[in-house]
Amino acid sequence: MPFTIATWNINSVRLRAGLVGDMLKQHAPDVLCLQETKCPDDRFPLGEFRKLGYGHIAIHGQKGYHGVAVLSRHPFATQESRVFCDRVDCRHIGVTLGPEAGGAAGVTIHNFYVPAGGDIPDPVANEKFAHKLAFLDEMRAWCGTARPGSGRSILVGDLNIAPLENDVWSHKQMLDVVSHTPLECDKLVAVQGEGGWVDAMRQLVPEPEKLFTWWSYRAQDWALSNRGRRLDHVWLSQELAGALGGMTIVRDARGWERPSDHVPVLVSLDV
DNA sequence: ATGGTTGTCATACAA
Repeated sequence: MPFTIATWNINSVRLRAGLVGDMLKQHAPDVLCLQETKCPDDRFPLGEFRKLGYGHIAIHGQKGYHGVAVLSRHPFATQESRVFCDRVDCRHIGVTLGPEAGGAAGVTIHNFYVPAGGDIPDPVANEKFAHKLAFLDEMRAWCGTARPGSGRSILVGDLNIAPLENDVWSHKQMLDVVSHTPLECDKLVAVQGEGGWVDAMRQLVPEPEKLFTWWSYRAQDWALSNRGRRLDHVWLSQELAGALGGMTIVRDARGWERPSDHVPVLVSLDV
């Protein structure tokens, strides 16, 4: 049975609810995980998504910053949000799909928004970078103790790191740029290893092919310069990895009217 | 080496 999961850093869900609707209509994933909703829970535009068939919505938001949400065609059996680094930041929400989800019944989905980490790649000089590294250490510990990568589970989100050489437009020129420094890349790979997670996008499109999911707003012409990064990820547990079908990066979405700087990534499974 | 843009909230700050 086909099951499609999508992840998208939307950079304000209220401003871009229309774009989310367009994406849902065009690509019809079973589940969409959003990051950077920037929206308190009582102001989330539930109605617009319910109309499109996404009647089950788990939200974990706050005013102005961060915020994650899961929109689903299928009911959830459970949902939870984890706290990382003892902060109130809304950076994680996890759901388990109920028995109504057919072949995907019982699958757990973890939706993450990892801290961006500021501009200076030095944890001493830059508290934000220190926070990012601590967050990754805590994610790794959680993968070791809670074993979220055991069973049938998926981890998606804006992890704010492009770990492989061809996850950025220029490996050499990005080595000192936060999102591609060896320190944070190693930590992300360690999280992945600790949990036994499989990088779905790279299973399907191995290096050295370039893969990007984000292009800066600051570029004069994002498509022409194409200085992208792969900051958004879909990881599968070993048990689900065999079900991997296809992958779509909706690059067009970067050119839509008033776009997010991230584009949706969809992964389909045969469950 | 520098500055380039966007969103939120209210004038900086985070990304």
